[in-house]
Amino acid sequence: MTALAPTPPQDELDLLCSVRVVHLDRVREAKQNEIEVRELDRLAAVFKALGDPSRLRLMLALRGGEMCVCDLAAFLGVSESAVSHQLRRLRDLGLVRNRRAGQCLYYSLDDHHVDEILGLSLDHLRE
Amino acid sequence: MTALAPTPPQDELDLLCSVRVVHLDRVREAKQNEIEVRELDRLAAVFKALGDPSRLRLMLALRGGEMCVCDLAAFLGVSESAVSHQLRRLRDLGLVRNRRAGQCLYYSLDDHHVDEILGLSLDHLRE
DNA sequence: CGGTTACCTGAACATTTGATCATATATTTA
DNA sequence: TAAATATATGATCAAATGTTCAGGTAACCG
Repeated sequence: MTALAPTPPQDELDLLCSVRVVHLDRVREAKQNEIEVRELDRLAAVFKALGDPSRLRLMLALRGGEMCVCDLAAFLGVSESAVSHQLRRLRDLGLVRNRRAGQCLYYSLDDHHVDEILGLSLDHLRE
Repeated sequence: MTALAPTPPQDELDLLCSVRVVHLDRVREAKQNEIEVRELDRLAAVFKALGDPSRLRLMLALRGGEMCVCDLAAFLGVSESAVSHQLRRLRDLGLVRNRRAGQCLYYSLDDHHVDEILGLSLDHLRE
């Protein structure tokens, strides 16, 4: 990303080539205020994970405290394998963690940000 | 769904048949605290909509004020048709609304709940 | 009115996703 | 150590998703 002097920044070129723009200033402003791609992707991935009713139910249930896999399977009414796959996805995103106690794995929330977002969402639903 | 007298509620049957349960009390508690299916589906649909990087960028950009379709297309760097499809989805969910001014349609956020959720999310990213 | 601009919509297609099944791993119990 | 329990994982496949393309509609201008 070394900016060679007189050539306009790539962003400007992107805007002007092949795409019509009515309010260039507004578009430029929006671009400048954008968050980094990494952050965006992370945020989108979290929302996407919460965007499945089953996973959302899992997350909401875990707000009430840790639960083991077979409890979660019973709660959702699906197979333990299915829950395990969902939990893995949530775990890969750092949204839940697990704790082993004997044969059982107890899952709990591992991201207080998401916990707060869920709380805010529920508040809004009940407003 | 007419409940014939002495049979236990369907929920209990669901739990006990074919699904192993370790902590019945915990599962029952989680079920009792659940939100209604409609609310859950709505919430999941909103999160899912935000779970796509392009749509998330649209929503975040619109937090800075209304923009017309071709501006949004330029902002994302995709075709106007593609943006239009995305906007329709957001509109169907009540997340954005549009205002016509001549040939242009200006889109803006139409759900202050989601606006707040986005704000909270951004705050957390920057914490 | 006809042409142009700005946007929408439906269909088609490639990709991604989530459920299922079979198998594998880790822990306890006998 | 063998068997049983609790969970994880890999492969497979149908369903859902996002983009593109090829028309459409609404508003402005001559």
